[in-house]
Amino acid sequence: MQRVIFHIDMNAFFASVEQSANPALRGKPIAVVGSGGRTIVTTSSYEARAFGVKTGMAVWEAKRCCPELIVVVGDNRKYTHTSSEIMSIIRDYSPVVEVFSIDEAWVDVTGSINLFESAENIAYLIKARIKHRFDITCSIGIAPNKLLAKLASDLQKPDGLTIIKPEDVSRIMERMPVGSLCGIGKKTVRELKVMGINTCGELARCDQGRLTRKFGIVGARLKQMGEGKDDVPVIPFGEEDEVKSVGHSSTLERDIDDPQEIRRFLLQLSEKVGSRARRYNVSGKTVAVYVRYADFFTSFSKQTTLRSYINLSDEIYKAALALLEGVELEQPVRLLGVKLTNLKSQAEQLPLFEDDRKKLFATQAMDKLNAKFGNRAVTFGSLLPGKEKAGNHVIPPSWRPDGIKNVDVE
DNA sequence: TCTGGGGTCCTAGGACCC
DNA sequence: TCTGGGGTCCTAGGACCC
Repeated sequence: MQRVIFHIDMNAFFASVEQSANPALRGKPIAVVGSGGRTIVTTSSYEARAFGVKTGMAVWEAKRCCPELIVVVGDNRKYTHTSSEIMSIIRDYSPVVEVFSIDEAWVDVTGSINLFESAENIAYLIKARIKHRFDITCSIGIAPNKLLAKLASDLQKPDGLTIIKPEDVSRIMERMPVGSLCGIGKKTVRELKVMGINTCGELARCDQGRLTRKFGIVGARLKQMGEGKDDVPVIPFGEEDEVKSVGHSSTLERDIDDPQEIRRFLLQLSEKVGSRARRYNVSGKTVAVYVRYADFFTSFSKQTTLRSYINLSDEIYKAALALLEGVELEQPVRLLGVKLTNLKSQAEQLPLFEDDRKKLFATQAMDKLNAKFGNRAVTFGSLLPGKEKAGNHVIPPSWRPDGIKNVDVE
C-alpha cells in the first residue's frame, strides 16, 4: 500500500510567533535568543537571514552581520502554546500525527485523502488555517515516506508546498546532495566525499559491502536512504517509545572553579532533573555528569549505575556529586550537566519505610507548590543564595507541546 | 566574555557469567 | 592444563536531530 506522508515545518517558528504577537517586529530583522549572557540565536526572521544571521550564532556575531537586528528573548510558554494549537489543527486532517519537535510534524494522511479530495487539498487547508489563526507560514512536503517528506519540506521555504511522487523519486535523488537527507550530518558527508560519493544517486549505486565496512550497521541504511527508501511508520501521539533519559545542563554565566559554587550548581541541576523525572513518573538507575571546561573544546562525562532506581533530587545530587568529586578538574568549568538514564516507569507504590514515605510526601508537596507558583518557589535551602548565578535558559527547539513528552515550560 | 540545551542511537572495550 | 565463544551489563565518547 502506497503511503502518503506529510512533513510540516513551521517557517522561522519562534521569530514568526514574536512577529505575529508584536506588529512592531513585522518586516524587521529579528533574532530570538536565550536569556543568559552567553546565549545564541535560536531562530531568526527571514529579514535577518537575508543579512546572514544564522541559528547558532553568538549574539554579538549576529549583530555584526546585521547592526539593526532586533534581539528578542524567547518566551517558551508562548511557543509551546502556539505549537500545541497548531498540532491540534493538523489532527483535524488525520489522527496519525507525529510531533517531531516544537515546530515540525509528520502526518500520515493515507487514510484521510478521500475525505478531503486530495493530499494537496489537505495541505492547502492546513496552511490556510495556520496562516489565518497565527499569521505563520509553513512549508509542507508530501511524499511516499518520512525521509522524502522531510526532504521535500526543505526544498521550498518559506511557505512552500513540494510534492515528491513515487515515480519521480529516482530522478530527484540522482543529483540531490547526500547532506540534504535527515540523518546524514557533516561528518558523514565528509566521509562519503572521501569515498567519492556526493549525491544520493551515487550513494544508491554504491556497493553495499563497501558502505557496511565503513559505517557498520548504519551503512546498510545509507544505501536505502540514497535510494529514497524508508519504511519507518509515523508514530502518533501516545504510541511513542518511553522516554529514555532526563537531563539538564547549563552554561554558567561565567566560568567557575570554586567547589562550593560548583556543588550549588550541581544541586540546582539535580533538582531540575529530579522534578522532571517525577513529573514523567520515571526513576532511573544511572546518573551521569557532564563537564565542559572554560576552553570550550575540552569536556568529559562520568556516569555510575546504582543498585536501585531513584528520582529524588537529593539522591540524584548525591550520586552526581560523588562522580564529580572523583575527578580532579583541570580547568574552570563552563558548562555542567546532570542526566538520569536507565529509566523505568514507576509503579504507583509507596515506599516500605516510614522515613522514605515522609520524604516522598514532602517532595510531592514541593513539586505541587512549584507547579502552582513557578519553579523554585519552594526549593532546597542551599539553592537560595546565589541562585541568580543559574545558567541561561535558552529555549531548546526540542521542547514539545502540551501532552507530549519532554514538555518543560518554565 | 565567542560558540545553547533537549534528546536518541551507535561503538568499542572491559568485566563477568555460562 | 588448554582454548573458546556467546550474552549481558557497564562506561566513555561521538554523530546526529531539533
